[in-house]
Amino acid sequence: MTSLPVVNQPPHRCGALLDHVSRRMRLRSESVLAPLGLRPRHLIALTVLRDRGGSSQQDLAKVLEMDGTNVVGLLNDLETENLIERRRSPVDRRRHVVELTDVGVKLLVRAEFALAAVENEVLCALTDEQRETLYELLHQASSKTETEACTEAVTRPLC
Amino acid sequence: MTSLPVVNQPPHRCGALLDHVSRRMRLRSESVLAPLGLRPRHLIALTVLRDRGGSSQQDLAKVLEMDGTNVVGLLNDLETENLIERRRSPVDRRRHVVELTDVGVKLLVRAEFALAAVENEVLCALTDEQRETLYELLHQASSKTETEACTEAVTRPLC
DNA sequence: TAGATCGTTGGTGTTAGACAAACCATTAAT
DNA sequence: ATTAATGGTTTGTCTAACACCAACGATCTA
Repeated sequence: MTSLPVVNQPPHRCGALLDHVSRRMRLRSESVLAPLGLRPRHLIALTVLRDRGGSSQQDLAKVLEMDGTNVVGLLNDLETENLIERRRSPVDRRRHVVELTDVGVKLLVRAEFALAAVENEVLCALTDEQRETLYELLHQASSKTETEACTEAVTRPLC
Repeated sequence: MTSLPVVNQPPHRCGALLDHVSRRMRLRSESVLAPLGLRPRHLIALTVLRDRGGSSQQDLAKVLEMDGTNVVGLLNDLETENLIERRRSPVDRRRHVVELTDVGVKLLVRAEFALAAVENEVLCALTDEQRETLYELLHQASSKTETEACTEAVTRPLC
């Protein structure tokens, strides 16, 4: 009983903190993103799309954990601004393959630069190195879903 | 000018990823938290309160970046469940010093244990060590606010 | 041909949260 | 002592982000 292993320590749950920091970031992001005609959730969608190339809308709904019908609306927003493109998948013409356009890529980069100040403010307690670590952890965490990892169902041929 | 510093690399903005991961976590947390009578934002408030001891409600509003009137409602929820306590500050009887009760602390711990499964699912791509790093980064980031750091205005004597 | 699937539209309902107005108790300024 | 400012509370309105349902057309599969 003298020195229990780390396992029995009070658990360090990130959930609440994640929520908290993310909320602060999102609130401030809104004003920065508005001039670009974007809202936070648009940015998430664009980021995810860049990270995982062309996806069907259904895949996208899974990754974003959003209802399919709402994904349609989100993509409509982005499409009317020419930020994304929906093409019919040649292998299954019911599906739409969603991809960033050049305009979308460029706007995403611009948005990210614009967000530098915000991030600077919200993450001011972290060093540059720590921020990079944070980025990598989040990227890694978001790139693999539980279901995806275990059922490997999402990745079907699109083209 | 040969080797430009890290600054000029394409910026790695965490914002969108933070939002994304946090959203996935929150969605799943809801069902786990519901049996305990908590909602995600309650958990944030409890966590913040534990981290920074007794705060006035105004300070809390600043930290949570929420409107004061909404903080009242949030605290009302928590108070009716005996999770927090509002005491008048002896130095300024207008203020309420908000603190976790023993019940609150215990419920928070229970909630965190209950969230282990959720975190396991959402952060399945991360090792235990990485999760701990993530926790520490988030904790550090959330513990200091820009305004707080620069104006040092928040910390006034409460008791 | 029948049934399932992908995307789309339109609609409803819920929730978080912003914001404003008015109020009381208290403190600070004159 | 009067006045003004502040912390908290209540009530109420408004918006955005969703989830969810029903129905449809196009397409694929059995």
